[in-house]
Amino acid sequence: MLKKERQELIIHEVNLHNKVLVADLSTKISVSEDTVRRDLIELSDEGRLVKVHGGAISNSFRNSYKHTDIYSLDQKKVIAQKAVSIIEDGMLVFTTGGTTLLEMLRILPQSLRATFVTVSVPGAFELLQHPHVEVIIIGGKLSRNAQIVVGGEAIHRIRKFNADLAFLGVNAIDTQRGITDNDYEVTLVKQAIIESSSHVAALTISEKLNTVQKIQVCPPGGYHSLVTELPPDHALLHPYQQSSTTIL
Amino acid sequence: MLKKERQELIIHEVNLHNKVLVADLSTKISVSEDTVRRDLIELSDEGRLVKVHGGAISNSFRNSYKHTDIYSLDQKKVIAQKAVSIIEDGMLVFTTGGTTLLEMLRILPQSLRATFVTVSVPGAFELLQHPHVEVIIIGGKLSRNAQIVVGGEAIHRIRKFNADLAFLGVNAIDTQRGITDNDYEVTLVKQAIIESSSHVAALTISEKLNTVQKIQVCPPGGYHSLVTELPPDHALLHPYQQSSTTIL
DNA sequence: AAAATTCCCGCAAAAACCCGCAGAAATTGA
DNA sequence: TCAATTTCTGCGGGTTTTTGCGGGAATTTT
Repeated sequence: MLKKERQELIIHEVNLHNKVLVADLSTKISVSEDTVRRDLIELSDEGRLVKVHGGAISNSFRNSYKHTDIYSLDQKKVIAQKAVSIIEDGMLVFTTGGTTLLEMLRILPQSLRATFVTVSVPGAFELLQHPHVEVIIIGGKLSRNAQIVVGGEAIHRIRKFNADLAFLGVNAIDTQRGITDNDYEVTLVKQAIIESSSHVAALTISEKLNTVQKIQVCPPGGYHSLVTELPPDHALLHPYQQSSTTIL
Repeated sequence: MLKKERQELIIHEVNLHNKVLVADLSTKISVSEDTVRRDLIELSDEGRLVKVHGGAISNSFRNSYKHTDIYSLDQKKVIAQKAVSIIEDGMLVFTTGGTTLLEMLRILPQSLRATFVTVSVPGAFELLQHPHVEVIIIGGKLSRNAQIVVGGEAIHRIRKFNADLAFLGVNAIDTQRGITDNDYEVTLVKQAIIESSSHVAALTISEKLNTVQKIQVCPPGGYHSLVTELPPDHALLHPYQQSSTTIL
């Protein structure tokens, strides 16, 4: 087999699988590992792939994830748009923390007149930028990780409210386990918010669909709306379709 | 699995859930915890995430706060230095809002171990950056102007505390009228804080000395320490010298 | 203060890498 | 065609990287 031919095969393989192992290529093309290694070095010098210890990865590999990172902001904006559409003037609205939630709070229309109750410090900060919303923060001990208020006192306060709507930032969601999180204190707060709200909207980017964390926040169907950046009839969302749930 | 591949997976996971645990990653990708730990260290060195005890948190989660320009920053730093010197480990400390206060909170030594109770949203945010302080925020309606919690509920909560020390951001101070402010709700909150603290330290830049606002917060001598950027024996401060007041 | 986690350091084994060499293969030029 | 020359390949052996593990230090939790 020609050297050139072999290298093209390697490129093809890399583009196909995003990564290759020296050992695999060696057996696959029946040449020594050293030869493969030398090919990878050449291809790497030509900038056609990125050599790493043990093999090589495609140029776009880092992009394949980074892609989602860059655009996750846009995704969150789409989610935020949808979420905003279900807020009505005069409502009492609960919000939790989380970057998706923050993004939503940021794009609230300036004209909106509503009362927001939040457990999130950065969330409160964001809400203060809006001239016509009244902001109430729940008091209590702050969780450094989540940057939200937690603890018995906070939960007690939350239960005093009877909100029309709750926006729940979601860490992981699954058709079997429902919404899950990895911080016990946070799950307690979210549960209290769910129980104190007439309508619960779960906000998440689609990547978190079908992922599971340690502790359950609420069972499948424990929320009334599911908001993602995908169109409501997207295949990924079909399993989440229930009579009690609206998919936005 | 390639090392690089594994690290990208970790980055992805961190960006997705804001936080990851070493143990979780270890089982998820079937490598030892040490390997995960080493990956986290490398990624942390590259600045792609922030390593913490037990796992890592995403960069964007920590950087969400932007430093805004603050008027006469240098003077406020001097004040902050002095103020910090009267805090002791284990104290329960009240703080109000105001840019001077914020500046002080920012330069608190990382090693300080104390509990802070605050009515200020940006103050809470700043305090959360300090690893060893417990942060409690008073709940209630937020004042858009002052970015602090106000109202009867908040005041009721404040009175439940018995703090060792209170840092009072000062709007105007005068030898005749004492500390004054122009927002009625805010004065009520500050009064409640004063009454709930054994020692009250008033923080102000010298420009505010000998100025008066509409509503009295407390009479001259109603505070125990006065902290400005001037040396304690400066002529401007002489009129404020009282037996009950320490000038820093 | 005690108990439990988590971290860190050094070690050793396995894997991957690199270097130089020599034979094989391809290329070149008459 | 054939020999000289260049390029390529596989291999031996030494070096580096990576990984898991033991055990003690540091940190967090109870």
